[in-house]
Amino acid sequence: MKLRIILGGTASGKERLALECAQRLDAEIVSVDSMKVYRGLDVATAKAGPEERAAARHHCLDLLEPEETFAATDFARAADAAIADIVARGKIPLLSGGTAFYYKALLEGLFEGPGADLPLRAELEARARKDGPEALHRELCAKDPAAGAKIHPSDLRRLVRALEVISLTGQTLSGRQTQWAGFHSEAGASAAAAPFAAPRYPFVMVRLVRERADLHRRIAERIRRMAARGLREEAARVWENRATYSRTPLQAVGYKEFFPYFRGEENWEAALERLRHGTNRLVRSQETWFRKFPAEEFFLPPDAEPAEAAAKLIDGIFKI
RNA sequence: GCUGGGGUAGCUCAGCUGGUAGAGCACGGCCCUGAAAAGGCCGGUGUCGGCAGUUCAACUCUGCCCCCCAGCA
Repeated sequence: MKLRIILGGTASGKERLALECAQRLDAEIVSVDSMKVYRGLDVATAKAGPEERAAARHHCLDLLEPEETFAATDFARAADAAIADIVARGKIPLLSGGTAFYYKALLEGLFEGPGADLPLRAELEARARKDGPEALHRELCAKDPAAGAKIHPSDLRRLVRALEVISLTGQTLSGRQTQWAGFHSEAGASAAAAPFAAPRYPFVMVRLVRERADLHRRIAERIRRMAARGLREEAARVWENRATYSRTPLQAVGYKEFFPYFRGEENWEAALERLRHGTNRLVRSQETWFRKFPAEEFFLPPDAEPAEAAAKLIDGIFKI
């Protein structure tokens, strides 16, 4: 049983297309999305509602509370379970979502190693604030030259992770990573150089393509729709709970853009504008990821009909 | 109409005792191995409001004109 995968950035129309395909294939949808796993984050994430869920069964939505932390590896575990369940019932798993890193974790796997140690990270971050991220970079270069060469001196996030692995395991991050790369392809070749060379599941992948201008128009529309559906209230709830919510929801496009508004520094219109720009940027980075994925392109003109597109997809790329 | 402030990148603005310009954001490209809608790197962009004058050289000085904002009429 091959996984069907629909790749597309925010506002590309992939959810709608996935739903049409699911109905025609008697498939079930597995969401690949770092934000939709949270309960109560519905409007800003454009999460499937009751109607959509009645039309096709959805997985990997509403897995946890906004206070909880979640990582790519947790997603891979949840998706593995969902896929096994779907296949056991003789249905087709149809994956759709915009979080590239989660696809990597699910299809390629992550290296064996420790998870996040939040207090340790906080400590390292405090040091970076005091002495600058270059101090962490110097330390990394001394302890793990290969990782030091690969990670930019200002990429605090990755510096912290690399030092975290060393401190927790006594082994280098670069050593552990090549271990995995060798598992996927020939020794020495990096996993990034040959994405999905030895995937954990067989799959067929489609990448939805739209013109940028079309995408920007759809994003503006999408934001207007969200505003009409209670985006302000949802964002206000996230803002009020910022002390207890985990970091992920606080970083979501659709909430953080309103923080200046809630602080009284900006008006509503300016916040919506900020959200538009944030969404544009998100789509850009999603596309950068997806362009490297082994997917067949599927161009959607601005006036594409989801039903027709789905039929074409099923007769074409998704026909196995 | 008068007085003052201002017209420089798509936007907000900085700049120059004269040597044809920058920053943030936007926009575009890229990197990514347990917080990824995060984090990081790189990039182009301009008839410097118009016309004339001074000058080897004007975005910068001078004159006139146009436009915007505030106050006074």
